Amino acid sequence: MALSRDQVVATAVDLLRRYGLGDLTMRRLARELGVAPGALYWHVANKQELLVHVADALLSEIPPPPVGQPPAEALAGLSVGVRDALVQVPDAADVVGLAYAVRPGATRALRDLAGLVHDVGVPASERDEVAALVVHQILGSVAGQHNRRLAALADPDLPPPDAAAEAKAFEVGLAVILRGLVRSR
Amino acid sequence: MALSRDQVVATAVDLLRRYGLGDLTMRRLARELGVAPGALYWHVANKQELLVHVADALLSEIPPPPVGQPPAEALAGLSVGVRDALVQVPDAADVVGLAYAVRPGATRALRDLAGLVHDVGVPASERDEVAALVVHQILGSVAGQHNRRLAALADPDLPPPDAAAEAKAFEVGLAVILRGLVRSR
DNA sequence: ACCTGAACACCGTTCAAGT
DNA sequence: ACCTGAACACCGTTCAAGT
Repeated sequence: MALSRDQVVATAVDLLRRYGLGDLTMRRLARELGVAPGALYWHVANKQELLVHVADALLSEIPPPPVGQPPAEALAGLSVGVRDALVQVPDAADVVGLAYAVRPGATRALRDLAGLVHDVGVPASERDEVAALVVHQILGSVAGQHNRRLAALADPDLPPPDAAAEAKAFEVGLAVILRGLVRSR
Repeated sequence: MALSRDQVVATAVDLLRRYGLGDLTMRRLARELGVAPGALYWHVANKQELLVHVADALLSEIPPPPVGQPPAEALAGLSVGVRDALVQVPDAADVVGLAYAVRPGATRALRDLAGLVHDVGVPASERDEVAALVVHQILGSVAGQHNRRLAALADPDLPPPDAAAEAKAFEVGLAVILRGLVRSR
């Protein structure tokens, strides 16, 4: 039966997860799907658009924050959850960064995050900016860990990143942000 | 006379500044220098290494913070200065992000930043983490503005980013970080 | 409506051979 | 020491033509 766009996107996510952005090429994707490269352009305008759909797919798998939790705690928990999900996918920070810049509120996970920033007491005039700060810390941490992993592979003198230490570093930064927010209630 | 590595890097910076990472290819760079593509590999191991040198060149142009300023103020000023410098160069966030992940203290500007984080009273155990947070906010802001610019070019329905508003958003986030630091003195 | 085949204009990298 | 020429194994995208 005919190919669907969902099928194209799902296979793209799979390729990204397994081999990274360097191997997520239109030609490779077509091969994986058993079609000619040109066939993909019936389902997707171009590679950029495909990557936005891939970002949406990655973010849609993140569990929503549990209800009834204090907002600061929920914000921290969701931030860690988003980071945990993305850190497993090579180049996720690049892919999601693109999609976020264009449409910050397009996915539920990032809307939840903005909502919690509101709940924590940030005035409406600064809500988007603070949400962006949290997103930068998440994507920066993910990108940093991934870059260090690549660097260690390329140069055996460099130590590979320690996942626990990276997660800890992320939470230290997040705690600074949360302290900064409390004073603005 | 013979090509030098500095010459190769300087031309690469120029290409990045003028046309972005998409046009900073080894072949294009070789053409610009009037040599065969293979010639570049005498001066540089590969493209990755070239990009690290490019990042160093970009960061080395940033003015150091004036002495005698209160540390929190100097930290804010330097952060804004780094952002201002990078936001003018397409894809600077990607290029610098790579170099920073591998060698956070390799350039003076980023060492100054880490030093000011210390001066502001952050305990030694959290210095690197907080410096990374500030760097994430800088690079995230730069990447976000650039991604929005690209998106607006590709899709005329999207508004182009307003430079002043982007700068303001950055400073709001930075202020949150600084408030979070004050409590940890 | 959906896909193939073939082309166009590119990439990064290697390496024998030249000077 | 430094560079050329030529090759290898790729890219994203387009589009007439087929079913």
